[in-house]
Amino acid sequence: MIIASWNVNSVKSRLGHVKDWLEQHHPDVLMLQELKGSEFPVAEFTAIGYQCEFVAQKSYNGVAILSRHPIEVVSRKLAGDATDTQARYLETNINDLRVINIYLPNGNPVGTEKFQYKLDWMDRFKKRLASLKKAGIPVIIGGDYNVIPEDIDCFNPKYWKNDALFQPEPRECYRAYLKMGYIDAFRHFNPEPGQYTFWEYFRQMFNKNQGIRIDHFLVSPLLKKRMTGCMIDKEPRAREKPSDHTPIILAIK
DNA sequence: ATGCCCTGCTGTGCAGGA
Repeated sequence: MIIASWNVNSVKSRLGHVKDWLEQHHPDVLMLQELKGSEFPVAEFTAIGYQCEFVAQKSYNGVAILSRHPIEVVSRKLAGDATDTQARYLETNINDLRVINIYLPNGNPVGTEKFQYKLDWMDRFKKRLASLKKAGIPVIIGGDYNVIPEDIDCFNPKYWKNDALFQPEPRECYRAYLKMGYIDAFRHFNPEPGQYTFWEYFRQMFNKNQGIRIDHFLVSPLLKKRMTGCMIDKEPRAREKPSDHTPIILAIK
């Protein structure tokens, strides 16, 4: 089973890219983040064999799961704050797996209520992970985590030192997820530095491979032996009018 | 030290992204 995740930076602007990629790779599941708008082009995807579930809002955020297998929605929001209306979470069952798509808050600038929202969101998510672990549910969480886990996950730590993605608190919280037993699938298979999922649009960052690794798959320890690979596909980032992120792909047997 | 570039919105410059 092939499961992919891609922050598309507007599904409307990237519709052609996404359809091309689906027809090229035929993944079983594709998680999308940053839909950026209330509308979602369901018919465009059902026409090429993908069922859709999505959570959207005006202008910002938004997550969707496309699947060749039936999708059963478990939750459209992250528990723990009834006042949180941002479209960042979609939890589903697909085949025998709990499949969760997250768009974790960016948190910039540091020291504002946005940064606090990120920390609160990460804490709420930690509680969800603990609950799933306790229930013995095999789970795959893909998405844009907006966290640079280690120094080797960016081209230059000094460049990122004041950014919310690189602060000690979110990084520590991400490591707490790992300490609970969840596996960073990409790092599990690929120990080398210099492998990224995001490059800023400006200053020729992609051409110089000056990026960061912030799109991740966390996988239940229950599924460790079923993982057969995890890779980043840089090809879509090299195209005309790309998203600033590129897909990450997980294989599970 | 800052902006670079890109997107949505009913905008005509913002806010937000990372």
